[in-house]
Amino acid sequence: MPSDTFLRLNDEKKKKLMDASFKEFSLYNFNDASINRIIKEAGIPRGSFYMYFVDKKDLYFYLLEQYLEVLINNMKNDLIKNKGDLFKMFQDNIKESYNSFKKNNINFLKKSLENITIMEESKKTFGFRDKRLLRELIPNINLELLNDNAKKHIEVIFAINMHLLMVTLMKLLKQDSLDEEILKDYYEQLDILKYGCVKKEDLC
Amino acid sequence: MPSDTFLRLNDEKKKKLMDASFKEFSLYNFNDASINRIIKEAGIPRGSFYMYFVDKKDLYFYLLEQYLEVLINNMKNDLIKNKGDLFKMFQDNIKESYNSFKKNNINFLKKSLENITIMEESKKTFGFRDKRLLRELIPNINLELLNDNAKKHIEVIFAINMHLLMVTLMKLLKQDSLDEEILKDYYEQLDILKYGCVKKEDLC
DNA sequence: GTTGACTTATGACAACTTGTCACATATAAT
DNA sequence: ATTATATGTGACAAGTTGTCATAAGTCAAC
Repeated sequence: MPSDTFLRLNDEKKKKLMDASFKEFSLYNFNDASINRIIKEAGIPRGSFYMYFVDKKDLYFYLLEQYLEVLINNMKNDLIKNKGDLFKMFQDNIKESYNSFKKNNINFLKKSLENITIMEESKKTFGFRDKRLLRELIPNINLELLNDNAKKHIEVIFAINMHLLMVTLMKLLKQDSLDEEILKDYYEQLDILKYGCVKKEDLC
Repeated sequence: MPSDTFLRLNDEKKKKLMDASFKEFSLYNFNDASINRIIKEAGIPRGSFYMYFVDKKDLYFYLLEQYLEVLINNMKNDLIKNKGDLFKMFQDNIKESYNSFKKNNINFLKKSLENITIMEESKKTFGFRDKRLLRELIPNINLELLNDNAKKHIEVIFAINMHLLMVTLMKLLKQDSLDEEILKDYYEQLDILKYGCVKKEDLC
């Protein structure tokens, strides 16, 4: 989290630093990104940077969180549109996510996807069991459509979808089109999550 | 991949470098690990290191791959024991994985888990759609127990299990015991993957 | 046993990186 | 005006990495 000092900064200065950071993390993945280049680009002295952020990680996750706000809002809207049907939401959501990520700088996502870790921070921000994401979304889910296990482990279902979604988005952005084959694969994977791996005749 | 020069090295020198590397990656996660400390500990000159490995990533994934060999072999044995039943294997496997990781240096796994990324390299080595893992395991799976979607996306099912397994292992290793509650959660999550999220009565 | 071709070893080096800290300056509060 | 608190700043120490010229082995062939 940025310090209060940063948050109190005037918008212009804040924007200059965030723009430079966004550019850096769009050009390099987390490991290769350099605070040096960021402060040089933003025209901010070293000491000031460390006044605002603890380190590179602190800056990166602040940026990522804001970037992913879009994704969360999309999901929320789609959930309401589909009357709480989680899987219809997942299905609808991919195209919208693709488009909104395409509108923004894709490279930031691409570079980020090289580095999504399941370490604490990214679990928080990238929705792997993200409390914030869930808090906003769960009230809009119609839990009656799910069985008990699914209800209990709803956060795991989100984590799995997040994984499938990100891998699919990565493929789509690589192709630079809403390739039907890739989408079909994603829908089939969602069906596995929805209906399981066991044959229907073995169930009933 | 290490160079042929490295592979041609005498066992003692190889071991010295690998031991030092293992120690470093058990103490620090990938980002914080230092080649400097490794070569100092192993008593190997800088130039030589770069003769053997391209960079830190190259070294790390070579180490990780060897470490995870254990996991793959466990899975294979369990699969044969359970006559190709994928989900019975997953269920059996967790305790064995826990024990064999506990026997080895746990810290290496812990530090690695801080850094599992879905970037190309870790997908390869950590079993996220790992070709090598699948090649060895798939012939032993009884595909007749799975529906068409599951058969087609078998690599995704492995990726999902890998995610669930690693998160569970992380919890178990933190507790330092085969905590029944944590295991129960894992089994329930596997049931979601096996039977889906939809209520039984809505299916039949 | 000398030559030459190749492989391997080596550490000084340039070019970075990061976080800190003493000091300077601004802003607000009494 | 004085004090207190919040910000700004860049030189600095202490690290990091990858390269490269040079040295030293190894080994087959003449």
